[in-house]
Amino acid sequence: MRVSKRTDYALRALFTLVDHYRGAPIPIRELARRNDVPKRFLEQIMLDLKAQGWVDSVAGIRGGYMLARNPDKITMGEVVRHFDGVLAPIECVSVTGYKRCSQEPVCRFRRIFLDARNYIAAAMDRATLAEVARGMPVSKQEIAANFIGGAGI
Amino acid sequence: MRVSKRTDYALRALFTLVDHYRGAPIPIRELARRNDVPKRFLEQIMLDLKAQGWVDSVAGIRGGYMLARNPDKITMGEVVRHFDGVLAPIECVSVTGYKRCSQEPVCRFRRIFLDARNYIAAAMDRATLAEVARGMPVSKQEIAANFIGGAGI
DNA sequence: CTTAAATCCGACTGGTTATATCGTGTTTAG
DNA sequence: CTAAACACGATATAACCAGTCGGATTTAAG
Repeated sequence: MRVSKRTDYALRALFTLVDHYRGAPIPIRELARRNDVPKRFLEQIMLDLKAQGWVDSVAGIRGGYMLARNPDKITMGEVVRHFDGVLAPIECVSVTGYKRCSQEPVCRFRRIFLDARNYIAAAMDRATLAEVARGMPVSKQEIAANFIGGAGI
Repeated sequence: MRVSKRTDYALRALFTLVDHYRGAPIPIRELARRNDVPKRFLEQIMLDLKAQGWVDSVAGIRGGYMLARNPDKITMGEVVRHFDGVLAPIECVSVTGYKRCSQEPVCRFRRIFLDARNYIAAAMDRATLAEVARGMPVSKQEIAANFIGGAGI
């Protein structure tokens, strides 16, 4: 799975809206400023989020966007899938975007990608906006630990 | 991470070569036929694999390609990274392709992607060609289990 | 020494996707 | 009435993907 800017920006905006759940609507100008996103681009994205029923809008001056559902009823998996299509790294292990591959009966590396897909899907689908919003940002120490011990990426 | 056709085809060819490690060279025509890959496209890919030192070639009639290294000295992680760049789903959690993001001090969903990256990187870097080649293809029963129990993807 | 079958190399193409920007219309609070 | 929002469609453009093509070079075998 590769996460596009669209998805990234959508998530940024959504988490801002989570923080103001049930508060006054927040205008795009403000969402764009706070999350460092191009305003005109974010317009497009918010319309899309609205069409999906994740946010509602109020037109006119003093208008803006607000979360349309309880934040524990929206998962990152839904959002990422909507904007970027499948989560699977390759089509032959995708459920929503499966395409048959002639090599399936003999392919051995497919298992590795299937395993990756299963992990990613589980992680994304259990990540509700509410739950994730309660967490802390990743600290520099945590990142450093990956560099030292880790396999690299 | 999204796996491109290039990477897919490269892996198909590599596993065929693993099966014939230390045997006679295998021509592209044969690699293409056995793995259902366009021959002219595979030409490009094999040249690239050679430049990386993963395969060797013999020119002329009766020529072809063979694995250049012991298959337990090549990992899927290396191959995927070479063709598709970073394994990370988003740049802010990538080691090899890291780009700073202005939202890092406040971003909460970054943790989810970092977790995914760590899992993927570990899986790919421990997957040597030798080890994976010893495994079995994924059966239909295993796939069905994902559909039923699974979150979908 | 010719020929057939390979590898080798660089250029090119045609379609899709990503990341926006722009112009204009509509709504609404004050 | 007007300023500040949202709404909608069009355009731009740069990169990337998945090949294809033409032709040069190498080599085993007859």
